[in-house]
This record gives sequence, structure tokens and C-alpha cells, in this order.
Amino acid sequence: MTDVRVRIAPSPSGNLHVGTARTALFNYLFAKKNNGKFILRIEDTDAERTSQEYIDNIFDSLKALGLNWDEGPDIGGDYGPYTQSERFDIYPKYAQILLDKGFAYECFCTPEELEAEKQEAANNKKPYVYTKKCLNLTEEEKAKLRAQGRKPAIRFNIEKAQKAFHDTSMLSFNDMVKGELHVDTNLLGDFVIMKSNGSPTYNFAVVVDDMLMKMTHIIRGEDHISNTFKQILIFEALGAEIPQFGHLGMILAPDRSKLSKRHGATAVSEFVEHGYLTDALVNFVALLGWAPSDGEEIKSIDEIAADFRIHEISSSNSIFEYDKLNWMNGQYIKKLSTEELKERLKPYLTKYDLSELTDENYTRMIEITREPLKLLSDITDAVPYFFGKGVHIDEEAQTKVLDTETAQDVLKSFMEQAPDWEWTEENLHEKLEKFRADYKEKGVKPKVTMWAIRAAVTGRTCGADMTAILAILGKEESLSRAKAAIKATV
RNA sequence: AGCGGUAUCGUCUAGUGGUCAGGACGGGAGAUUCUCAUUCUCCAAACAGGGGUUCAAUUCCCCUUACCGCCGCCA
Repeated sequence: MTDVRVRIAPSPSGNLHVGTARTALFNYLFAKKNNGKFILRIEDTDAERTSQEYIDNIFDSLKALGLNWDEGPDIGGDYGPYTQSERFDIYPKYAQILLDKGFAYECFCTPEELEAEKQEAANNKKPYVYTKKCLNLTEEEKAKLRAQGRKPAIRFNIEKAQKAFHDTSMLSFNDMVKGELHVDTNLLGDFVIMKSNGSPTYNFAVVVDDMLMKMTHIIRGEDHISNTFKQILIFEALGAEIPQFGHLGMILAPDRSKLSKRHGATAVSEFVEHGYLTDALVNFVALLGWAPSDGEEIKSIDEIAADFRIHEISSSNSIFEYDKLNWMNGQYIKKLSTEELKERLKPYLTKYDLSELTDENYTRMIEITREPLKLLSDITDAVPYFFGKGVHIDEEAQTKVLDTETAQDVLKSFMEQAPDWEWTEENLHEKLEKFRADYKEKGVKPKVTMWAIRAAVTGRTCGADMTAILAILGKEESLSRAKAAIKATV
């Protein structure tokens, strides 16, 4: 049995998309499960849309997700180079083989001529297939066209290939996730394999590379199903072994359209910037189309790999639901140690002067504010009141709490008692408990009592543990804020 | 238009020719707590429609519908 070799072949015309990341993940999982190799190949045949920035982004994102490749542009391997633009001398050779065998032919049609054909087909409401106008050009005719300065593209001769390897025009293959798939090759149309500018088209480059790189299984999005038939024919024409295919359903946005910017983040790097943990992202995306056998959803990539069965992947599309991702991200944040969280949160705290806090207090601040975090970035709006002198009181805290008589009364007695308190968290806890109890006897609910202090000190009606907040802020700042919230009486 | 694919709670899914159709997110209710949150408990929520096959269909087959994809000298 040959070793399993799978690949992810992104095109660097944008940052690594979360859909591509899922395809990469499934390939990676399949490789891990079968002790195979996971290969990265960069498909940059379209120089116009390629940029180094995107290539770097793809590398970084894949690494951040933990999808480490065994062979690739940066680390090499036995079947390199792994960047298509560095393989441009390879493709014409194989195109020539196809030409020699009659599986391909030169096409001198101009874009304008092709456009006219398409228009005509559209007018007649007929599906467009290339007319094969150039299939039987004589050498003289070709020479003449060349003399006019026309450069030919090379087209694949579908009928010839189909007849050479199959009895009928029906072509089928057994997809690992979708099962038996067929098509009538008469409907396919001779497609271009080499552009007139000498570069290979996607369908051709993919096959040549997959063949040369000895890929055994090709797992990709279902938008490639119709390409698969063309590719199988090329594999056959080239005399290569045909790999196994597996086509995954697509990921859709909540409104069932393609996942795009207006739905939120789409690139892995954007998710990371927004405060998502890559472990959570991997876990979430694995659950789109695949379910763990024990029903336990929070799982590491290694656990998922051990449990992964490609034939059990759902073949339907799935919707990318941010709610569940957020919940899952929160679960992963909970699992982080406070020490680690302290570091990972720093990028989201740059608007504050952390030097105002001792390390001990910074730690404590994180401990008491980490609970509700769904995204790392949530910390930004959770902690403003720990910094600076004084505090901004939001409207709700002012009108619903501080403007009440009860709150004013609470704050006045707080100011009478608190200056005598020893300002440690432990002691404050005790004192405040007593403080609440006293007010409770007067008919004021504990939470109302605390609301007054919270509103005065944090400017908000809700938030982290009040005792700890006071301890972190220190006696002077706490009391000064409490005092500031008391209205001057005439 | 043509071709291909898909169809279980709102969403991700489990599942079987006979099940109270299970779980998770989200939603609702309650408990805990100084608030929010967390955590825990409970509740509502689905087999797209129509034909078959069968003693029995959510499950197998066909049709319809809906949705997705593909029809480039893009990848």
C-alpha cells in the first residue's frame, strides 16, 4: 500500500480564508489519521493576483492553526519546487506530450471570437461549449495564423481522451464523501490547458503537479466537482494513476450567501486579530460537517485526528454560525492559565497604561475579569475603570443608581466608615459583608447597596468582583471616586 | 436554461426499516451570586412536500420544491 499523500493548494490572491483553512484541516486530519504526508503547494499561476504578502499570510495562518506541512515551498521535499510559478518549465513538456498523442490541439481563437460564440449560445439559450473550430486546422492554416502574429492556446481534446479510455461518453468516479458521481463528457467542452501567454491553466497545472507530487487523495471543496471530471481525463491522457477524490460541502454565511467581509471576519488572521484562539477556530471548523464519535465537542486537533473518518463527513453545505464559535472560544479562554492569559490579553490593553498596576494587581484584575470573555478583545471594554484618576460614569449608572436617595445614603455612610478600614481584599470582604447586612436590616437589598458603590467606583452597573476592584484601585482612589459621586446638598 | 449536488430543531449535527428522534450553540424559565457573567437544573424547538416499496418508513426508490455549486486563456 502506497503512503497517503494529501495537499492543500491555496492560491495567494488573498489572506488565508477560513474555508480554505477547513479544507486544509480535513486534509491534515486525513494525513494524520493515516500516517500520511500533508503537503503545501502554492498555486500562483496568475501572477496578476499574487502577492508575497498573501503568501506570508498563508504560511503564518496555517502554522498558527497547527497545520504543519511535511513538504512545502519553505521546507522543500522530494517533489519540489512547491510553488507553481517556479515550475513553469515543467508544464509545456506535458502539454507537448498531450499534443503529440493527439489529446490536445492548438487553438488560435481570439477572445473576441470566443466571446461572440458565448453570446450566440446565450441568445439561443443553449449551454456554451467550445465549437472545436480549431480542432482540425491544417499546418498551412496554422502557419498563416502564426504569421498574423497570433499565439495559440492549447486545448484538451475531451472526446479523444474519453474514447481512448471509456466505452461511452459517461465518466464517473467514486467520491470519498459524496459517493458515485457522473457526468456526460459531451457536455464538457474542450478546455484550455495552456494559455496563449505560455502559462498553464489551473486544471492542467493541478494535474501535472498532483501527478508529479504523487498525491494519493485529493480533498477539496465541492466547487471543484466539475473540474474533477476534466482532471481525471488529463490524468488518464498522461498515463498517470488517478488519485481518490473527496469533495467537501461549502461553508456559507448565516444568510446562506458566500462568507464575506460583511458577515465579519473571513481570513484566519482576521479572526486572530479579533481575539479568537486558533485552537477554538480549528475545533469549531472541524465540527462543520464532522461529528466526534463520543459526542464530546471540545476536542484538540490530535484527538480529532485520532477519531477522524473521512467517509463520515457530511456532504451538505454548512452555515458558519458565529454564536457557536464565540461560545467555543470562551470555553478555550477558560482553559488558559491566568499567566498565559495575561500575556495574550496584552495586545488588547494597549490603550491603558499597565504600569499603573503592580504585577500582582494586574494578575488579580485578569482573574476577576476573565470570566465573561468570549473573545480576547472583550477585555478592552471590561477594564477601563481600573485605570486613571476618577472614572467616567455611564448614563445608566447615573440615572438608575447614583441619582437615587438610597444610593446617596449608602455612599455617605460608606464614606463615614471606609476611611477607617484596613484596605486589603480580605478585610474589605468582611467589612462590606457587614455593611450590606446593616443595610439589609434597614430594608435595602444587598445588591442595591453594592450597586451604589459599584456605580460610584466603576461608573457601571455591572462588572467584576467589587471587593477585588476596591483592593486593586487602592484606598485613596476608591474613596475619592466614592466621594465624587456624592451630590452636594444645600 | 443545462449539468451536478444537498435536504433531521433557528444553526452545527447524532441516529435507526419498529426510538419518548439524542447532543451542542442560540432562545425561554429557575437556582446560586453584591451586579453582569459563570456554573447547575428544567422547558420549547426538527425528520421539506407528494407518491411508491414494505406488516411497518425520518431511514430504501421516484417525482416536486428549495437551496448550493459548475458552465473563464480565474484559481
